[in-house]
Amino acid sequence: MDVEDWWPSDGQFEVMVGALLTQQTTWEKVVPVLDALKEKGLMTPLPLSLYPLDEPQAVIQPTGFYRQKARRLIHISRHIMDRHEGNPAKLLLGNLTDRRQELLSLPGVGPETADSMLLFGGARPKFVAASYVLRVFHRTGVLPDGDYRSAQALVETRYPDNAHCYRQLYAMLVQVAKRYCRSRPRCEGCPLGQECPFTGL
DNA sequence: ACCCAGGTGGCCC
DNA sequence: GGGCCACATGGG
Repeated sequence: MDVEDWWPSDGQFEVMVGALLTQQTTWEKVVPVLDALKEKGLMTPLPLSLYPLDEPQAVIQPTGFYRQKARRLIHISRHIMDRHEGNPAKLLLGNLTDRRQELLSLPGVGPETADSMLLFGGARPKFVAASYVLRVFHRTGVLPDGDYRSAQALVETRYPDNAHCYRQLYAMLVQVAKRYCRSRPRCEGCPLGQECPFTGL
């Protein structure tokens, strides 16, 4: 996987949808769902905004948590229709801090999802300090007891305002984590060489 | 049969 | 502010 295009998509709205759907599941399970949504003409805010909030979408099901995810998808679609003239790009444009707060106010959009949308959807300079990132920072001693905020602050302070850097660093860290910092069995032979707070090895 | 996956929100103290 | 727990499905 080339770090340059870690998050492939046909547009900003697709990145937002992908960011929501990939929560607590694998990207491999999200891709077919994104394709199905496109096939049904649902990869755009307008039609999604018209669905009733309580109607779970069958297409979402393979990604898990499908009831909440469907509701959250409709919420963000309505928000874009009501507040951004139906243009997803506008939700990622302008003052970075304000846009991030706006994203965080949406149901189901936490720090990682908001920052993924900003960084990979809008190329905004916000580092995504996902759990994989924290694992590597723990294990390597870069930040032995860091949380999301401190890990993000560390990177953004060291490499200010550099979206390209954040994308590459994120992609690399996730690949390292997937290879070496998963469950106990996979940690055998880890070259990082320190006691792992997650596995105890 | 278990553990895990590119989190978030609600509750409790 | 930190520590649980539900949320749901499919793959290893």
